[in-house]
Amino acid sequence: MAIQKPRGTADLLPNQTKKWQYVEEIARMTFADYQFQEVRTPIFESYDLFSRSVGETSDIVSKEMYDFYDKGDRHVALRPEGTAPVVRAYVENKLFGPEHTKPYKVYYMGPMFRYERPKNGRMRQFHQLGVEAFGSDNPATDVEVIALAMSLFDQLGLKHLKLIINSLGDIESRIAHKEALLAYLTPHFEVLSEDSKRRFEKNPLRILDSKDPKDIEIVAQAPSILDYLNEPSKTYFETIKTMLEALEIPYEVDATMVRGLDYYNHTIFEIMSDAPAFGGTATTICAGGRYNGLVEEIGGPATPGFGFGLGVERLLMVLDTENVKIPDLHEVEVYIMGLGEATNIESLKLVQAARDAGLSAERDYLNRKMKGQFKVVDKLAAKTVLIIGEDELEKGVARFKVLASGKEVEVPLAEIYQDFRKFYNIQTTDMTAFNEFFNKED
RNA sequence: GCGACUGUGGUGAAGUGGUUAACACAGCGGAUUGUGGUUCCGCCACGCGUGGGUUCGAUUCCCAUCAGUCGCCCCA
Repeated sequence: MAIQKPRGTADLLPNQTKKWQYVEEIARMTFADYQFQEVRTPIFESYDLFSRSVGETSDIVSKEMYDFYDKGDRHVALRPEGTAPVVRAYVENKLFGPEHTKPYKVYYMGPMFRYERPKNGRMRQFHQLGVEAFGSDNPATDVEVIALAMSLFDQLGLKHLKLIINSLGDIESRIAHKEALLAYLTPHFEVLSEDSKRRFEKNPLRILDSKDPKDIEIVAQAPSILDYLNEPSKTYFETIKTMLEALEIPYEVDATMVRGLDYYNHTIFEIMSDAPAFGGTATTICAGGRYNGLVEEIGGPATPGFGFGLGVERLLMVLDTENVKIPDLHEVEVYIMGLGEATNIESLKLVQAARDAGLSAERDYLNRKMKGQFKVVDKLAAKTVLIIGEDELEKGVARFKVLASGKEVEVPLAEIYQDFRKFYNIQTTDMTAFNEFFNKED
């Protein structure tokens, strides 16, 4: 049996990479508009980086880490998410230093890994685009980053997206809420799902996020985090909402939304799509939030942070179902059709001349007959064909055909070589309007 | 990690415990000796995910394994 790709990975072939490049290009442009710069961190990191930041009890760390021991017996993990590595890089490279303007704003794009059963829209190796902003606890930073995500989707032509926000408050608020939550849940403990019984000990907040019907019933009456926000936290969240309204970005508040990572506090958000590709259920394609305290946790100075991660595979699925047109920037402008062995060298020269002139050009290499070559021309959707057979070769000419109009002219090779670009432009310019204006026939 | 289903040529997809594994599309060659996308003809799986087992004989039955899909869990 031939070797096959590891489970949960994908080969992205040209008809896919075309779309990826388009998305990445638009993302880079948008990030640049918002003054974010790119960072590239290692694909694997120390296991401890994630257990400490994402959280020992989180699902990501407790069951989804793609980790192993290397030959030096180091416990490493393929990164399951992008924020922790960026924070690590921020601390390790002392990007909090005075020479760097604050907020320090970066973006990343690249593969992430989670050891899970592969499914539609869930791979072991998947890809995220993300941004992080360090050093600002102005709510405007939260809102701008959310706006950045929304703007990115907008430029890609996506509709039907839902922005969900919530606040987890600061440490004090969280502790107060946790106490109230435990007090509320204790009498119901026996009825809780097995999963939630475990969460009760380790991370009761996650019970709010349970999908178990019994849990949902119980949780419906549970104390809401929003009722336990202290004054500063409440003010912060109110300001977020006011600012979103100022930008006319529609949102919903979902007090039961908690994110699967431990490092969040204050504002958290998700952007969901209910595109048909996900079988009717809304799926999160972008999620993020504020993580004041994380930089400190990783060993840096107390520094507020805000960021998000966006799943590229899922984004592309939405793009597909919403029929977003991806521009094809790879079209063949000139196809050199050499007929007969004798034209091999001239074809070589012509195709290179076209390329040197900045034209996208292709030719035949298999000595195919005219019919076969025209089939290729169709498949490539080439715009023009330059035909040179043995007769033309002897006369020092070629026949240039514009496929759209079917018009064909005979031209001396010398003219083509002199300025391929100019020749091409003249021959392909649409003169219809011009001719109509002067009431002329072709 | 648990449960269910699936796995035949480049693609889609029939099929049977036993001679040459349908058909369609794509591809290649030709009919039409220099102008395409039409039509016609021909060619194209010593092989039925992989490894074992049952059997006189397995692509077809059984087991394992790998991979895919779906549900649970969780998430991007």
